[in-house]
Amino acid sequence: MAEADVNEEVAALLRRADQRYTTGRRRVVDVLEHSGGPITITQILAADESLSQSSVYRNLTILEEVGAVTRIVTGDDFTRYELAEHLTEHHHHLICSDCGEVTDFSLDDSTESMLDSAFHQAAKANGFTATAHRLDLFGTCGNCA
Amino acid sequence: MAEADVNEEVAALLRRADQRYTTGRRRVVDVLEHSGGPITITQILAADESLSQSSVYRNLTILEEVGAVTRIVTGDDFTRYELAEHLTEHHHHLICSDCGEVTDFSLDDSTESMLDSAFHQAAKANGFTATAHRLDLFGTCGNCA
DNA sequence: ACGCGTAACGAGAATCGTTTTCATTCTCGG
DNA sequence: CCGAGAATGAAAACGATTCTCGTTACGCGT
Repeated sequence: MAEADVNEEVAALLRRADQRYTTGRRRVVDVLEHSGGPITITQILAADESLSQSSVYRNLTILEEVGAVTRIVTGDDFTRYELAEHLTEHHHHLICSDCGEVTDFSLDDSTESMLDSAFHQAAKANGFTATAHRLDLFGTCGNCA
Repeated sequence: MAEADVNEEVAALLRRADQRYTTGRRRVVDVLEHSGGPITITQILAADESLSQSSVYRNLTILEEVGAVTRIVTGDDFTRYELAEHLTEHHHHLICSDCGEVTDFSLDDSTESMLDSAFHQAAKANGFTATAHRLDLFGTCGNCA
């Protein structure tokens, strides 16, 4: 999705929730858009020095509530954030157990659709209403190998 | 796996790492074995009042290091633990976004093997060595619906 | 059996990522 | 242009987890 479209879409999501698309929020979205994968608060603050920690935390929470951003928990001590999937592409994560770095990857369409139906069936069998799934690979990245 | 076998296997894992299978550790394993899914430290402490918080944290860390226990991060504020897969069965998780409860589910073998090969391929394409994967469904459980 | 050295324990203190507070600064409708 | 409600930022509070340290229990050699 083009940058302008992302901004427009995020603005719409915020407006729908009676929230403003302030400068700080736009800056956070910009940082997320230009980093090729989920990043930590620390990385966001480093990428744009004009941001203050508490506002970034608060705004990420709001952006997540309106569906513009997704929170990623990897197992190391830092929560990571990325733009929501409908603003990017459907993808999954390769998580380096060594350095904690997270990078995106995709599966081909046939695998994905097969997964979807398997999930749907499994959820149904457990009286569960599934709204999302998480699919991550753990291992060692090229750098750490 | 039968309870006696689990204890034996855990004992072996600990011995291999020059660790002792103490009463406290066995009690933690027992609690994990009798709860049908990943549980929090709080739940473990509630399930066996003889356990002390600091020791449970420490022992879970050790049990994870020797490969007897797996740490599960769901997104709420609590880390959960379960017995490692080779002590149970290969399975995935249904995570209730509402109450945080986690329950196990399985996919059929053909789906699993297809997933495995897709993962292998995706990891390879990214210069990544995959050692494990995580596959969770988020949604609403029967109780919360 | 008896000690000894070391591992494990338990209660509380410390840590640190995250959340909250609160006074100040923006922003938008009227 | 004003005023009310949002959003901000710095600093304090919070809380799950980890660490500290004195005590207890285990395994092993004698």
